[in-house]
Amino acid sequence: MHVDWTAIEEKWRKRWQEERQFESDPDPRKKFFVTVAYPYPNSPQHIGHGRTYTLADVHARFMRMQGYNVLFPMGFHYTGTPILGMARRVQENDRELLENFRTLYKVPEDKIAGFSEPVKIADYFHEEIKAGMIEMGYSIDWRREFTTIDPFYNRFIEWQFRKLKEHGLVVQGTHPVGWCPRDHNPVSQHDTLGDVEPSFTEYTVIKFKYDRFILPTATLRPETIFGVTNIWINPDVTYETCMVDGEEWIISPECAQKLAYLNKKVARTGTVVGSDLVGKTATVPERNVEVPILPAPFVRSDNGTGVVMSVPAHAPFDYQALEDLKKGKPIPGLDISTLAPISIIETDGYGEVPARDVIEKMGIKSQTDPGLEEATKEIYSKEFYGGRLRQNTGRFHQKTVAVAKEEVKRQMIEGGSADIIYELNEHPVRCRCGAECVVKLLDNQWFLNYSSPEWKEKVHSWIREMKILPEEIRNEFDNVVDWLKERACARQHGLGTKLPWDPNWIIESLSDSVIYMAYYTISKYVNSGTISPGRITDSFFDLVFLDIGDPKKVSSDSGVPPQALEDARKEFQYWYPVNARHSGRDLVPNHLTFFIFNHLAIFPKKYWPEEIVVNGSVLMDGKKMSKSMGNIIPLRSAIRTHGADSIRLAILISAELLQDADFNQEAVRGIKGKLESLVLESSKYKEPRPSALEQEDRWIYSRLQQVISETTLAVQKMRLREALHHVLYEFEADLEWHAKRAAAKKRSDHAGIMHDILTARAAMLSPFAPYAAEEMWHNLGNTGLASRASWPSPDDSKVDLLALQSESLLRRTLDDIRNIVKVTKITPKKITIYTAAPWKGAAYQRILAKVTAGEVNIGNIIKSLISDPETADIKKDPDFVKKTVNDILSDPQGDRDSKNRAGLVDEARVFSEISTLVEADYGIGVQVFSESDQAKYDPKNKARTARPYKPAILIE
RNA sequence: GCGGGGGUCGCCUAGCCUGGUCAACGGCGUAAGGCUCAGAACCUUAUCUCUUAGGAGUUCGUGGGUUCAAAUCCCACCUCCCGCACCA
Repeated sequence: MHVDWTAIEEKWRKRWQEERQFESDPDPRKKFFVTVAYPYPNSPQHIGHGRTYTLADVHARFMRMQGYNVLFPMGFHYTGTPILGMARRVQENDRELLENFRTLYKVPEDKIAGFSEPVKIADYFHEEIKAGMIEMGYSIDWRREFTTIDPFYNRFIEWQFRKLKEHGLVVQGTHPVGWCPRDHNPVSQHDTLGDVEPSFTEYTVIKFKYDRFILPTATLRPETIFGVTNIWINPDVTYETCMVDGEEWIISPECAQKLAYLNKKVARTGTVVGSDLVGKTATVPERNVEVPILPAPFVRSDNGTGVVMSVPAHAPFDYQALEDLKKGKPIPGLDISTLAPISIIETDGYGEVPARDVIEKMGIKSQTDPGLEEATKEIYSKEFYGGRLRQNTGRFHQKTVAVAKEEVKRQMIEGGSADIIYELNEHPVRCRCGAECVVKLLDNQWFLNYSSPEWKEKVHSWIREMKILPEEIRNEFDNVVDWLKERACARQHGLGTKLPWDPNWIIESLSDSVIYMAYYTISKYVNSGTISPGRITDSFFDLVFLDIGDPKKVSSDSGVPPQALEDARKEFQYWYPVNARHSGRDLVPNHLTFFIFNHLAIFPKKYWPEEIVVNGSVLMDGKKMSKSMGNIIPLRSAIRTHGADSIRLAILISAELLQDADFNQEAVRGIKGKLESLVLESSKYKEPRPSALEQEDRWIYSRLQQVISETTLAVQKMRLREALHHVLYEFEADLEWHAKRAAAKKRSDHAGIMHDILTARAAMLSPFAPYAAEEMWHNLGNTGLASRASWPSPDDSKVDLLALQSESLLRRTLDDIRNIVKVTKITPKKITIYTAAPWKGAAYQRILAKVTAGEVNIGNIIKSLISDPETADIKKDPDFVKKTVNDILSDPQGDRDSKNRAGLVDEARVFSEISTLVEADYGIGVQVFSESDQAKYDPKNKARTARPYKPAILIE
């Protein structure tokens, strides 16, 4: 029979919607407020996005069934630059992007036409994503939906920022950034062609004096100034002379460009060809000595300043170049033969001139040898970590290189003989727009001061108290907090809210998305038009969120009617704080941590977030999803092929929270089949259950209670994979056993029992597979909605410990019979079972008590048993004790307890039911004797090996 | 470099926090059987080694330790993966 999932989904979705099942308003019940990081609508969502939302939805649905008033809202994050970039690429007719829209995202042509406007892109994918969420069955209260460019939201973010500023948490600073000169915007890895990280390194520029000019050399090793023997200059480059902040520098043309971005005032005054400088001398700062300027074709004009200082003792390049120069043709008017390396650093394992040592060791013969790179690295790291400065460095004598480097740099900068420039580590780096990136010193940028020690400490202490799932991620939060520094919170382009006190800046997307959960509590009133953004002032937010201010005054100032103001306040106070926030683990080092930081800064403690739940990502057939692999499956098309529930389960069941979930067709098909069989099965059983319960019935009810409590516990810990296993698979084996027992007895009265059990299973399945659960619920003839049913709670009165022990004894005995048959390969003609003699039962109880009390020493146990006449028979069979102790130890803790509590089962009675089962398997009956039965049939003398819960078996 | 997480029976994975339920869940693969004209799907059984009595032996990256008992706790080592900022 076929199950039409599309029809089922539509039917129940419609019902949920019509009955407004998931629209939540404050009421007297306890509330539960669950949120997920809202999506950025620049593409349709795919299977991977579905994971976090599905987890949150399961959480919401579970809590709802537990009796909480649950709010699960959703918004859309329009803030940011990627959509802006997309719009521009549309304007430029970017073929690849347009192709993606058409074939990958299936955007209708008339929509694409509007995509030159960024908001149109966001609006389109917003609706697309929303439709997918509805189809997935997420129990979202859509009345509270908003986007981050809504005017009211803007007012809210402005309030947030003014608050942060009041608390002194917004600071201004000047920092170097990777920069696109065309976009006038910072660039990061995502903004570059080929996703190159525009990383850069700080160089110290050392100012050598030449005539009236400054010859600046860029270096990573300012401390080697003491070992400089000469200057290298490229004779073929035409240098520029420029006024740089009042000094006249000789630099390469490229360097002049770079300096301009580093906020230097640069004015060109002329040019000078490199070869004209060769043979002249320059003064070394700090040392006040003259060194010659020598030609070096390896000096690149696009690197640093185009002028290089030479430290042959510690820089292999310099050493080799000098050697080569000495061997080459003489430079007129200059004797370089006496130019010797000046050693200034002492390092274990190296001689006077480490550069020479390495060059000789590596067999390097000329300055074009690529091995020089390697040699430089070696020296740099060995000297940096192990080197100390020599006496000829004056007051830096004995200092380690690591320390001296910083001190020399600082001292020289303070003395005006050095400066700082930044150089991209690899260039060129190109922006997505095609322009070549530079390093820019960005002035007076706004930062959130996440370095503040007090703020950090406050966050640390709250992290210690919060619920964080899974637990192992808590540590990571602490590390992120420690590591976090100031973070730029505004940029110059993109969608978003303007910085209230400086409208040239737009608040950056990771900073306007940290306390918006509070906004959900009032967005309902904004959407209904009850409150409007027109005259909204900070006092409105102060009153609603912080309970500060006079309602009358706020009402008249903001134009919000008193009642609406009061409603909004009550609504916020009811729902806040956030009880659970769900997100992917990629947001731990940023959003989730900022979320904590900002809540702590702005809200009083009672409104701080209670719990964070973090999940891993989704793989596609074991591989990472990526556009280039073409393995991204859009969520909505997956729903059409597999059905929403199957996708939900496939994502949830393949991994625990933090693991990467693997989505594969195989698994989805399996789950779909499983759900279909459950749905079909649910039409078969009707109430009522039989009045008299057989042992196997009491057993299956007992098992049901256990499954309920195990499942509940698992969901509470968000171990959804485990929970689903209990509901879907683990219990299945029990049901099969029950069916087998019933069939062996030729019973036909247990439909009502199955009805009970399926009803409980439907309820427990409801948070995970809501559509299938509704259908099952309905098929079973239950009233109302499964989504609104109570979550089953375990009923201890239905747990029959003896039934549990008895059934497990039956199963184990059948297993033993099967094992014997298998090993001996005989076809059974006659099966005899012997239960243990009564004294063994008594001994078993004693031993169980001892073991439970922690006594596992066989000798001690035997002694105490012998001393008691009731169990003195143990002398006849000391091995019994050892075997029994092992039996008990190999039982799970819970089983031992239940055996302890239930007392011994009446094995003779239990085995009276085994015949029908053996008959079903082997076509013959079973004879049962007690070991103590004098008249027993026991040709092989087997009976004596019987133990409680381990009968002796004879198969012939 | 800094920080985080792993290495389990052919493969993927559970178990580890809270030591005995562990020869170790589950899935895939493989083999046999069932079903079928055949195949796909599905179902059953098996899948470390040995074993004609329900058993025994050797396993959970490597080496050591704690314990009556270790995949699980402790120490050391080897090794793999991920994140590292003005980006959502």
